[in-house]
Amino acid sequence: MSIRQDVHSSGIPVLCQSCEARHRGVCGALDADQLVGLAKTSSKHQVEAGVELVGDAETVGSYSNVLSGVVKLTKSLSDGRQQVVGLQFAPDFLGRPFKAESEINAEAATPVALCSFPKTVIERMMKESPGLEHRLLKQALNELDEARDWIVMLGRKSASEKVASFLVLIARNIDPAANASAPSASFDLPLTRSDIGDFLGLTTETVSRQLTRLRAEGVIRIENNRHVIIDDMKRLEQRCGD
Amino acid sequence: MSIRQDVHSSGIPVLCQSCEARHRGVCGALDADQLVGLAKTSSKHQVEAGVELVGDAETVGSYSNVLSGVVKLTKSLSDGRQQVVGLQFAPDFLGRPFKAESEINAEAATPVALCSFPKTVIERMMKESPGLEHRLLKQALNELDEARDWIVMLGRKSASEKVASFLVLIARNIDPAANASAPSASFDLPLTRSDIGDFLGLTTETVSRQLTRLRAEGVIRIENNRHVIIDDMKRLEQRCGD
DNA sequence: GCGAAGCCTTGATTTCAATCAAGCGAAGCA
DNA sequence: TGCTTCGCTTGATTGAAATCAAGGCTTCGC
Repeated sequence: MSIRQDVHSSGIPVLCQSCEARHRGVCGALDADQLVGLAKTSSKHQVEAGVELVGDAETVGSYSNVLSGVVKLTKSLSDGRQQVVGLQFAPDFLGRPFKAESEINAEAATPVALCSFPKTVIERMMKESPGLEHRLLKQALNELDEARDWIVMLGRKSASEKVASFLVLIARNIDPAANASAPSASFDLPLTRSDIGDFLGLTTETVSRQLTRLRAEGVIRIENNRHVIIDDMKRLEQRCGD
Repeated sequence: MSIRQDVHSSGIPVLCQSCEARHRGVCGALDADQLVGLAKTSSKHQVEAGVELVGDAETVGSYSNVLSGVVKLTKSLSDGRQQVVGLQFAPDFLGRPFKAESEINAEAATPVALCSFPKTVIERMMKESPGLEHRLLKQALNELDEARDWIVMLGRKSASEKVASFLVLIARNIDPAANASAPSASFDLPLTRSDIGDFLGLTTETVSRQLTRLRAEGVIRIENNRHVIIDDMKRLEQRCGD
C-alpha cells in the first residue's frame, strides 16, 4: 500500500492520511524535513483480528501508529490467567521506548491498520527533535491517568459498575458522535465477552449477565451481540460509581 | 531548613543532599546554571504522616522531589470507597505536568521530606532543557509499567497473592539491602493494614488474615505489627502468582 | 498507672462473583 | 445439507472475600 507524501496546506508534508486527522500520534510533532525522512522508512500494514503484533517479524524493532481498529495489550500470570492492561485506539502510538522487551503482548482486537517505523529512525529523531519527546511524554502521562482510573475500577467497583464503566469508555473512544455533550451513542464492541472479562477482571459469564441486566432495565440495547446502542448516556454514567 | 549548594566532584552543584544519591528525580537532568537557578527557588519541607499534600497551600502550584518517606496517592468514588493509585518513594518526582487539577489526593503515609519547586520554574526549564523532559518521560514510562503490573494484580490475583506481591514490592523499594540478588529483607511497613487494603483492593480484615497466614506458615516474621522480616525472598516470590 | 483512641486480630455469617454445567444460534467447512 | 466450532446466555451450586461483631494490643496523654 502506497504512502501519501503530498503537502498539507500549511506546507507540512503529510506522512499518512490518518496522521493528518488527529495529532496524538508521532507525526504531528515533527518538522517538514523529518517527516520526509520518516516517510521513506515507514510502511503501512493491514492486520486481521486475532493477530499477535509483538513477536511478529514485521513489528519487532519498530514503533507504530494505530490508524484504525483496536489493539489490545495483555499480560499473563504463569498459570495462564490473563489480564488486558491497555487498549489502543487510533491514533495512539504503539511501542515502548527505552526498553527492549516488555512482557506485554499486543494483539489486534479488531481488524487493524498500522503505520510502522523502524525503532532506530524514531530514536534518532527523538534526540534531534524535543517536540517528539514532548508529545510522547504527554501521551505517557495521559495513559498513566487512564491506568489510575482503571486501578480504581478494578480495586473498588462492583461487577455491574465495571461493565457500565467499560461501555462508557468504549463509547467515548469509538463512537465519533459520542462527545462529552452527546446524550447518546452507538457502536460495535471491539472485544468479545471473554476479552471484556479480561479487561474488567471478571469472567465471561459475569460480563454476559451484567449486559443482560442492563438490557433488561432498558439502559442499553444490543443488536447481533456486538452492536450497542445507548440512548441515555447520563443514565449509564450514573451506574459507573464515580 | 537551609539548602546545600556545595559543588559535586564532577563540578556540578548539588541542589539537595538526597538528589545527590540517586538521579531519578528532577535535578539530575539539569546543567550547572539551571541547578543554581533552581536552588534559589526551592524549599525543603518536613511533613508528618497523615498530612494532605495536595490542597496544601505550600504544595499547590509546585512540583516536588520526595527525599525520604513514602507518599500515598489515592482516588475516591462518590460514595467514599477509596483506592490507592500510587506510592512514591525517594527520589520520585511528585506532580502532574500539563494539567491543573488531577482528582488525585496525595498524603504523607510516613514522615516525609520534600524538596519543592514552583511549577513556573520547572516548566520554563522543561522548555529550555530537553534532558529534563527526557527524564520525566522515562519516569512516566516506568510508572506506566508499574501501573500495568498493578492492574494484573488487581484484576486476576487472589487475596493471598496480592499480599505477597505487596510485601515484595515494598521490600524492593524500602529495604536498601533487598536488591535483586538479596535472599532476605527487613523493613517497616509504610502503610496501615487499612491502607494496604486500599492498595490491594481488599478489606483491612482480609489483609490481616493473610498476613497472619504467611506468619503461621513461617514465610515472614512480624514484630510490633509494623516491622517485617523476610528470611527467604524466593519463598515469598513463589506466592505472588507470576 | 490509668483511661481513651487507634490499630489490629479473630470469629460468625452473608453475599457476590466464580465455577460447573447445559443449551442456543451463527459462522465456517466438508 | 449436516457437522463442528465458537461465542454467548442462562441456571445451579460453590467458594472466597466482605461484612458484621467483638475483643486484644499499643500508644498516647493525663
